Amino acid sequence: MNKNIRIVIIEDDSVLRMAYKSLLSDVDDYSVVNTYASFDEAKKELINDNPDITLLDIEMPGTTGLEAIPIIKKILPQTHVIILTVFDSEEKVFNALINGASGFLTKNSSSIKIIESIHEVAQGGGAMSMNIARVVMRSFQKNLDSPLTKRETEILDLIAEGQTKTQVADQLFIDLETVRSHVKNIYIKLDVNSKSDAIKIAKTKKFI
Amino acid sequence: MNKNIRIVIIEDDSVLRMAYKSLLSDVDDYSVVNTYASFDEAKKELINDNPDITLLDIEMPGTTGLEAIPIIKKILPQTHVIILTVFDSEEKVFNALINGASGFLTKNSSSIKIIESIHEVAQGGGAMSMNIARVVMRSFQKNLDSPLTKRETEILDLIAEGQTKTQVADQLFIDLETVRSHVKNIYIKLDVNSKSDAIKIAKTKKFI
DNA sequence: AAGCAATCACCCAAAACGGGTGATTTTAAC
DNA sequence: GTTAAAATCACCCGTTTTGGGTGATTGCTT
Repeated sequence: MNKNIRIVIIEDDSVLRMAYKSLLSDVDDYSVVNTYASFDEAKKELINDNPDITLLDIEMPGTTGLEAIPIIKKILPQTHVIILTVFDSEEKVFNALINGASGFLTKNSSSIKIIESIHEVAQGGGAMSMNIARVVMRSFQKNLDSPLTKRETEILDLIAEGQTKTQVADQLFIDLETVRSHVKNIYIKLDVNSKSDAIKIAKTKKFI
Repeated sequence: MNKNIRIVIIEDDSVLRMAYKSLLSDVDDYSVVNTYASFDEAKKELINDNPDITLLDIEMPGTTGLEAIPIIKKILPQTHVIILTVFDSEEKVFNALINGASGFLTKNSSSIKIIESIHEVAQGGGAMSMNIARVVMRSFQKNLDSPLTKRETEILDLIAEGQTKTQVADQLFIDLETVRSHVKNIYIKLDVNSKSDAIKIAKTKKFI
């Protein structure tokens, strides 16, 4: 029985905290080195705990899980953070991912899923429950009923990357006047009259 | 034994095609209504097949899986496409997601994982193998060693969204001159002298 | 034959941009 | 409690970009 994956659990709900602990302690190569009810409590101890995996509740008193991620990654760059959450709002998911979470599980995940996910993450993989995967994938999907033509979409894409019309023209090997002409049509179709509005509308409607 | 999830398999490798077919046909509520060696072959038949799930190989002769996704979604908007692939380059993953794939499995996925994923996707979820999840998550993670300060990052973020300095100033309730000052510092730190270069560098280095 | 997409042209005034140089205040770290 | 870094604002300059109007040509698709 070799325990080589060191796990820390930070979860304010004591029932859940204990449940996770007993679940994971029973796995052969898992070792729950410590559990905490808040990040503020865990903060100073984490360096000694030196976890490979940190299970982190996103809703907590004091420092929230979201705020805690970058701090944890700062003091323990090699640890993998797995977020536990009840809800899965798009904003929270992306903030967690941006801050450096390696996994994202909703609390309705089965015991098996949790154990599996820790293995995957410890091996350098990513873990997402199906709810989260759905949110992430949806965020990528473009609207297939865009009013913009292929060329217009291409041009708006480049503009959304911060390029000027002149740069777009150079990159596409067309005249500046042509780009201007396309942009005018884009503005009419999207009913806007500026770059930023066009980008905003096109992004919210998933045209780009 | 009620077969209610209709599945179509499009995969040019006949061995794999048959393997998937027999694997999935044995599942109680799955019904493999047809299999094809290429999308061009499948194209006209898909309307009659009316699959709930389409398993699609990404590397195929003729129309590639990537090109096929939007066409499939066009003629069968309600079908869920699950991509099968050997490799998992970031570009392919994102193109598939953008085009409307609901799932993404590498071919080393276990039989159980495949069966599970189809269930999840059929229920409206998303499915990703751990390799893919890792790629997706990595793409989100920002560089924690950015030379930019919090405010500078915030401002560059807004500029990258297409806003002008004036709009940024209004939004952050600070003076235009302050924004200009920050932007100047950003340009120095990133060693650039234009919006588009700053955005480009900051994005490739994951500062924003 | 008609319509749409993509291409280029010229006019105009307003807005935004990039660079320089400098100052003050607030915040954070040692 | 000092000191450094971050955030704030100010005014100079000339150049580039932007948005709007109006119109034309070519090619593809239906």
